[in-house]
Amino acid sequence: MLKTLVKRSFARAWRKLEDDERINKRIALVEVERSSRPEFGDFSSGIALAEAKNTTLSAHELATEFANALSTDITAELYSQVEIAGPGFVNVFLAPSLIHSALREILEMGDRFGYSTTGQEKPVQVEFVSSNPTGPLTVGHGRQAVLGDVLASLYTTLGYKVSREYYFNDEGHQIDLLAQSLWARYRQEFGDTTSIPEQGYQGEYIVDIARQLVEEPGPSLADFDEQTSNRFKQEAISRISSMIKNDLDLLGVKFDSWFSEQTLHHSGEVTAALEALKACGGIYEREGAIWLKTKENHGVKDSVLMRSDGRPTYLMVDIAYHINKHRRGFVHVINVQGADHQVEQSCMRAAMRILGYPEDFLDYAVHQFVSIKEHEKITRMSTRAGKFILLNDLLNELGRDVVRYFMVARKPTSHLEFDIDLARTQSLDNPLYYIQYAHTRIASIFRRVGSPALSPQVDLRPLEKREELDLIKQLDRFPEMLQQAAFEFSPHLVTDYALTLARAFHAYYDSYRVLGDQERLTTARLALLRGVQIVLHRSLQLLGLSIPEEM
RNA sequence: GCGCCCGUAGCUCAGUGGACAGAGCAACGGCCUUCUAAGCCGUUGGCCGGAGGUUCGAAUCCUCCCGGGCGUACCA
Repeated sequence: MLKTLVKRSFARAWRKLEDDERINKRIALVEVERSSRPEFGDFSSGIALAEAKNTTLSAHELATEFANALSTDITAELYSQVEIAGPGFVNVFLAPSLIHSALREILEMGDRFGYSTTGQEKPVQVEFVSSNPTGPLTVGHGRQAVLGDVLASLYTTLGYKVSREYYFNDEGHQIDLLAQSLWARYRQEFGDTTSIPEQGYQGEYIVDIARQLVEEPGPSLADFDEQTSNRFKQEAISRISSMIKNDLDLLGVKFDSWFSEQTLHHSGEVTAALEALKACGGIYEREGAIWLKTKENHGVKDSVLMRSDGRPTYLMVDIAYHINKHRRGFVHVINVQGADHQVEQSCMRAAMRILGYPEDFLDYAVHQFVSIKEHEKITRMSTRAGKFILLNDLLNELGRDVVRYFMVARKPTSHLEFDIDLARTQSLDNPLYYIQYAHTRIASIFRRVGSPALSPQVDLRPLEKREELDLIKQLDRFPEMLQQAAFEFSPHLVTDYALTLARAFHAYYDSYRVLGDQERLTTARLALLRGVQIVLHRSLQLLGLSIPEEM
């Protein structure tokens, strides 16, 4: 990668300066940035500005010394030019031969370009969606599903062994309410006036399921006794979870494992978790309940683990779940969650600290909510009140690619306003097509010339236009961008990047002909296009979008 | 009240310490006998919510204020 080479060169040059008596002999970390504008070269450093105060030199004088030290790398064919600009920036312009070597590297790597061994095959888990099986997925879950899926792909690319997991809350109060709600709808089908519990589920889908139950088991179940309750629980869970799985399938999200909350209760892991916390001195009793010492472990506030009636809270079970994750050998667990879980997140971190797990074991990729704008009205969603827009409806109307793109193109910490009308009328203007179109244009050229094999040893010297060198520099940035997108939980950087690359390609395509009479030039340009194709392909693949050969 | 997130062009959003603030959409004007015009080129449009502070340098960091969202359950 070019940046690595430049960094090394800058560090070498700075070390030479350290012998200068006017400069304190301190090791400075030489910051190297990609320049913001073409006039400022390819890379620049503001180190002279930052370090001048530690010397007897002015920023400009220090920059001059630094630039002189760098200039030996001009003869080494790293740079074509080294400049001092503004108050004391040092800017370097890369030599074309160096830029060509970056493309050569990409051609050598082929489809493996962007993959790295950073992760050393360490097992990482991404847990996401984990929606209660109490209703179909909404567009909000859709955002989380796409976010988690792309994050998982990014970590895979960086060399981690990634597992996607869905935690199924198939036990507890909400499930009881669900069963009661379904029961009420079922009785209503027979003309009874049974009403839905106050906090119960109002959605249409409950009515649909109730109608199915009219056929089988039929009207026989007239009392809501324990047996009937269990029957309705299982019916509701199994039917709703298959709805969920179907929606995720449509969205192109596949999980490696589905973890049932019930298993934690049945295996005794909840009790064991409580014992473990107790052994570490992390709990206390008050008002008949057992509490977690969250606050003295950097958390927000203490929370109840065991209610005074002896039943565990959701948090207690979730801690047991995380102990289970740890036991399964994951070194890093990333939970994708909505912004409404902040207290839980703080409690869970406290619990991990109490148990003595490494600080970096648990991480949360937090995302803000999705609101839906339709006919100038903004709707917020509530599953219980039956007020929501279904992911399924959105997928049927707009298709997987458009939905995925909308969901991932935004920074997770920003609220996502999903404008339905805009999505309908402008789905054809979606930037997604702009990216895919770039890929098809390249594919079309390769079809025309019969997809020749392009050796990395191909002569790249004919690539001397500014646009060509710029394209290569864009490609070279890909691996850096992937690292940032993964570690900062920011998959939107991938869409941003792909868009910028597509733009540079389209502009180039319109200005220059690839296929021509001069064989050397044509071959070199084909090599460049191969590079762009590889990176666009990888980007679309990471985002889970289709990769069309023609449109 | 307290905690977290957000406030950037008409709209939806990037940019979180660097040099004159970016994109898509919308608006306006050009470009198809040539590798796919789902494209390209150009124009219009912003005292980066406000006020202080730190810094050689602030949309970016700190403090306060204003506006919006989400929390603040012995719910999940």
